[in-house]
Amino acid sequence: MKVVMIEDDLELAEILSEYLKKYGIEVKNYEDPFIALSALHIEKDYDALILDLTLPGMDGLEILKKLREFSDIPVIISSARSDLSDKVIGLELGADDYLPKPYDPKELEARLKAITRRRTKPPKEPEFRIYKNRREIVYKNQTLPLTPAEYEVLSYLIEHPNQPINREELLYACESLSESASVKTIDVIVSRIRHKLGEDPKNPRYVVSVRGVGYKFVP
Amino acid sequence: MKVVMIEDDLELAEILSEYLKKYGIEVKNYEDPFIALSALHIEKDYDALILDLTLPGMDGLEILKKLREFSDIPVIISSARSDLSDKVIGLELGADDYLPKPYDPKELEARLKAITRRRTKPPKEPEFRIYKNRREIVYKNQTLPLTPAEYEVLSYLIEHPNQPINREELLYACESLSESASVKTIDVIVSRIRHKLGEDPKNPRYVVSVRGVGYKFVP
DNA sequence: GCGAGAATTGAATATTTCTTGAAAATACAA
DNA sequence: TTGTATTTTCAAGAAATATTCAATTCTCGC
Repeated sequence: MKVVMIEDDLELAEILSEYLKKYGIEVKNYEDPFIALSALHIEKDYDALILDLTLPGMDGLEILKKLREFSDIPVIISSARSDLSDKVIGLELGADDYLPKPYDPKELEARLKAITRRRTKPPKEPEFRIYKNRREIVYKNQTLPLTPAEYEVLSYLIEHPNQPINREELLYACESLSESASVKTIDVIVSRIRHKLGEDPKNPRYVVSVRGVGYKFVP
Repeated sequence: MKVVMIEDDLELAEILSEYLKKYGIEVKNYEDPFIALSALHIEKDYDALILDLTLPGMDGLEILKKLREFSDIPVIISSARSDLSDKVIGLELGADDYLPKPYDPKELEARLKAITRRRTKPPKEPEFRIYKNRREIVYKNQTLPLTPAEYEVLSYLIEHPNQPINREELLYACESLSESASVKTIDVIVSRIRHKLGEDPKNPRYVVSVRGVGYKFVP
């Protein structure tokens, strides 16, 4: 993790940097907030900003306002001023957290992790989601435009992950398919599902064929 | 904005609820954390959880751990315990913020907004509005000239958004339709509703047919 | 009972989806 | 490699479903 700090107390900056470094957090401190802003303009891969409000001769809240014009980076305000109004204004201007000085580096570390957690690791969502009541399957946050038979075949496969299902079983399981239909119907339907998933037919990722048996879904 | 609170001090809960209500934040408090958890299981549209750590006879951190097994909802811990270790553990378990008691409701409000800002999208007001007492549906600020059956069918669909409703269910749900009528009646009524909505029948925007099932309303 | 508006039905049309056979591509074993 | 079995894809016909029209029946207030 890489974070920017704007802190004019160089001694404090040093202490914090040292501490955070131990936990794998790399800190780049800027004494001058405007240099920091221009750095943030260029380097976009910082994970958070730690902003001191009590900067000499200028207001940290102004910095925050300017920053928010171009960046959405998470901000933790760190300040010796603990007026309620500062807190409120800071959070309203788009800060994500407020840490009154003095504080234990341990707490800063915990808050940094809490704040960046949401962005670094998108909530563990399965790639496929079946909404039975809607009769929809969502893949990569997009509803797939499936016909009834396609929906039923894919649902059945997803609900039996990693298990090769033979064509007869699929035929039997799907209402939209007449049991008297030939098993080749399944092949065609699977082909169309793959097409809609954007799969590479030579090397499908999700709906793979098991030679001599049928098809299986690999999550 | 809707938030859940787990707080056993009912007096405090009341004060906070009253305050937040003034700013358009609706609070549902649960004294019992396990009831709260099961409520969160079912209702997914809460925007945040305010969690008291000092619950009688149980540890708030345990609750948080359980919650995180199934939900990604933003959590603000509110606690009279201000040990650093509690803070750190709380944030590590997946809380988004930590607010030591006592605090000003104003600060809670600000933090709530800061936390939910990233996730909430600008709420767009619904295009359709049902006035049950007048038996009217307003669409784009215009009252639709609907017959009783049309009104009932469209209402039913709107009240079950995104869910395909089959024709029998619609027939059964609508008073103005005799249950013994043929399901084709529904098709005709839907056709007329679409016409009155100015829909393109080949590609309807709101009342779409789900082949093999029935019709659904997409907001 | 009359009449206007509304629901119902059947039929014609349009559309989508399933099914199938055949051809092309691929995998596998000898 | 060659030959065979299996899978994939294509294209076209068949079947199912949806839409609309027009005609008929029903309902309710007058």
